[in-house]
Amino acid sequence: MNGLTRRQRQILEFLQHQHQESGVMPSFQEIADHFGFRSLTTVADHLRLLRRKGVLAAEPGRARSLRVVSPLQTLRHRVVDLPVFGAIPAGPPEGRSQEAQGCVTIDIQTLGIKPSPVAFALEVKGDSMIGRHIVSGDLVVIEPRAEPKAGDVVAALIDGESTLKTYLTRNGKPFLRAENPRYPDLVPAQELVVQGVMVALVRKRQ
Amino acid sequence: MNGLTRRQRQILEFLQHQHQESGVMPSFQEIADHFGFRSLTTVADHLRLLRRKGVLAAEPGRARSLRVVSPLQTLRHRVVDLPVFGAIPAGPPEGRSQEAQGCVTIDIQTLGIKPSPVAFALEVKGDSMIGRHIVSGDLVVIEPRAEPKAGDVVAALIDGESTLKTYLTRNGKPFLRAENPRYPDLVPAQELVVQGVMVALVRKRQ
DNA sequence: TCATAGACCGTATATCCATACGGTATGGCG
DNA sequence: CGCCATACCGTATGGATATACGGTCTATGA
Repeated sequence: MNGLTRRQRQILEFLQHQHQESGVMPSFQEIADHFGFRSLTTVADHLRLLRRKGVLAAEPGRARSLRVVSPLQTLRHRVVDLPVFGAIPAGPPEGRSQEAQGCVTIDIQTLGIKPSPVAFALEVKGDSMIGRHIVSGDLVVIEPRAEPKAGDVVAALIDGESTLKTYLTRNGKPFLRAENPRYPDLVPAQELVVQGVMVALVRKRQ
Repeated sequence: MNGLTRRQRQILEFLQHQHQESGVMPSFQEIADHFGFRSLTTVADHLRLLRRKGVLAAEPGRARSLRVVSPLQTLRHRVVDLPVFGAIPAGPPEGRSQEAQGCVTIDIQTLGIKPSPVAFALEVKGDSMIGRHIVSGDLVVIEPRAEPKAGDVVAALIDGESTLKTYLTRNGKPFLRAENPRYPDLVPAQELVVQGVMVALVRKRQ
């Protein structure tokens, strides 16, 4: 298979699982406890073989410094956690994390933004932005800091609910447009609060 | 602000940054080295305050067991790394990780799939699937294991290149359709290799 | 002015932790 | 059969690590 024995694969999976769960790599002792080994040398043996086979790395003498080496790892980027909201109350949301309905974790490269701690995600309802190929159920990532440019898709606050619109200007005056001929909404962008610009979109199979 | 002093925020950021970079939380000594502290007690003091304020957790006596507590953390899920391909050669790709052009890291909940180690991502070129609101530049996540059902969007191998099509059946016979009237492709699905079913989509601002 | 809290220093010390040394048993392979 | 790799056991040992105790200095607010 991978050049790994059954035991070695078990240990590798345990390491990955533990790291995902607790954020910390297990110590030799904890590995031994999990597998019922009564000797730490057994653990050290397995880890040494895994290291020799190139699937594991560790800094000598450093506690819990194991790292699973994957070919994809060289391509990995930082990930960010984005809170998912249904509707967003007015103003810059303060205690945002409290009311989050969900959490999207995604790497910043795919997202295409710098790690901005104020970004968030919004679930799209309705087909008012169908002309920009944004459908109901899509998750859009909103970057509040960004200044909207003409043609940007923005999240705007209308009647206490966040809605997605295209931001446009005519004669220097901004206005919003729904990208659906059946919703010929053309809202003067005066009493409106633009909450941010859409920077990415995630769609999962319904 | 957050109830945290400047120093405390600095330390918290350092912890998060180090954990992202190396996968391991720094030890007291390493924190002291980074900030120029000559006493480990200084570190312990700060960490104790951060713990009392509820933004940090640690298991006593456990090396490098610090964890940054975030309200979003309770909503987090496992993340997976998906290799990104431009075009995929025939057959079930074996040494897939070698030829990956990029890496998408995303949590499995958002993706809507179980952690399948054989899933991968594909960059869409062209507008042949515009009818399903998939545009050029989109990243589609493909799950090879899944059996295609009628109406699924599948990645199929045509002329050595992966293309996206809708999988349909007529009279029990499967065929593929491009969702664009300008591409009235109707390919008999006999010599074709269906590589997998689209389970998710990621779009970033161009 | 006293009290309090934050931000540091110096010195232990018990335990955690990786690692070295020397073993046994088993199974595949030439 | 001998050889080798895997998979385990038992016992150190020294450095890594968290943490306790007892301080100093400086703001800031009562």
